Amino acid sequence: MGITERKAREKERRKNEIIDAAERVFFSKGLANATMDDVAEEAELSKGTLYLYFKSKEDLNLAINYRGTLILKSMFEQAVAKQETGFDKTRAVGEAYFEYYKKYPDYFNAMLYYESTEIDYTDQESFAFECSMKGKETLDVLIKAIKTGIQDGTIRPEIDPVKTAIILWGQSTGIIQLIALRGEALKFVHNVKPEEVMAYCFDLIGESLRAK
Amino acid sequence: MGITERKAREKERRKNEIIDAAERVFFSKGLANATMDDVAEEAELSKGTLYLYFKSKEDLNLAINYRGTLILKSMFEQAVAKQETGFDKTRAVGEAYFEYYKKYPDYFNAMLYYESTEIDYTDQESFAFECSMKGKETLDVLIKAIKTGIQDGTIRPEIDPVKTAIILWGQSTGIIQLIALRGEALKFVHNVKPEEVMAYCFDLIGESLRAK
DNA sequence: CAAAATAACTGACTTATAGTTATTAAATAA
DNA sequence: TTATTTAATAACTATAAGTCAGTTATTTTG
Repeated sequence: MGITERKAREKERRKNEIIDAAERVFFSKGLANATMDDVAEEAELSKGTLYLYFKSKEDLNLAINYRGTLILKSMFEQAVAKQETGFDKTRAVGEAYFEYYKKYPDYFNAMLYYESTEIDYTDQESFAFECSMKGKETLDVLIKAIKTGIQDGTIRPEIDPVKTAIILWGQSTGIIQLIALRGEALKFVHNVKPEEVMAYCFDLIGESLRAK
Repeated sequence: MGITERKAREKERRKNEIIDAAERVFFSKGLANATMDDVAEEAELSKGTLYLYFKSKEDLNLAINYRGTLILKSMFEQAVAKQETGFDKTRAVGEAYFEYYKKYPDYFNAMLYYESTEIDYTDQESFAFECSMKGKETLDVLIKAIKTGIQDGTIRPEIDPVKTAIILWGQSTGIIQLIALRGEALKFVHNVKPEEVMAYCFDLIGESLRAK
């Protein structure tokens, strides 16, 4: 049945075209200001059609977020691959996270929305579930890097890899979020540059992990 | 002119009654699901009246957030006062932040909304400005604790107090946010308890600040 | 190939809610 | 007592998410 397969492909393509259009609209106007009618016009489809492919505006935004998560995971994997020691791999993950924010601020923001909203990520029909799965895989890259560091002696042996990975994830998200939203205020009020703060942050974290 | 003063007092009281009602409504249904009609009914006023006291739903939420920020600042100050050394004061601020989240999760969430949304905090007519000022004062408590630690020799002298305070603030917000929103998932997927993760987090941060 | 069936798509409609405004009521000043 | 200012109302407008009955295009079937 070649037709069935072709139709499935076309359906997938249409879905991606809608996500493309939604990215352009959401990223340029901001999620809150963008309407589904805007997306429909950008995709050259009727609004009703959007709802054949996505449950809701939120689900569509989660589809965008999923794309971002894929990119982030691959950036983490590349960063880890480039380093020799577990310590350097771990630090490289942190730096890759900041690079990701600088290169894809819109994806980072979409992710923040997801990080700061309660979502039923157990609903396997929604993109929330896929995002949650991919997020777990991304964290696993970090856990593995820390474990490598303990094995090769570059990270303190007392470190708990899972807890530490969770903490680093939360901390890094928090600090990048602060820089993303209050970066300008930090420059003005406290006279510090975002890049400097980030580098300093990695040094501090390094200090707490490095084997003596 | 006693009447003018009494009127000003009554206006302030009415304003606070509206914030009280909004808290009950926003906290019980969630900001997104709560309507201004709900708040009006809870306050036993018409919706139009709400708009005589607050510019918008967001401004009303910022008024709630402002209350939370006042509480947080005073918890920081109390925490600092209880400790002897600068190091202990600094750690106590972090612990107070987590206590705040546990004691006032709704205020913490209101703050997160504020932390993850771009707001014109320079508009002196809006509550955003007051929140921003109070937030800066709260950060100053932390900066001062770190400076004390450097002076009394309990914190490494190379530490930059301002950058470090900014980093600790961002990191702590991030990790508490992660626990607030994904705490249940962490228990399930990675088998770790929020309290444990937080304690571990403070140990790690301590490791990077403590004088050797 | 023609008719029937299925799938993809449409856009007008419903509903919900933030914010406005013309009007009324109450309090105060003249 | 009357005029004026202030506080509050409720009906209204505007906007946008999501739905659904109907239309068009494609595929299957006899």
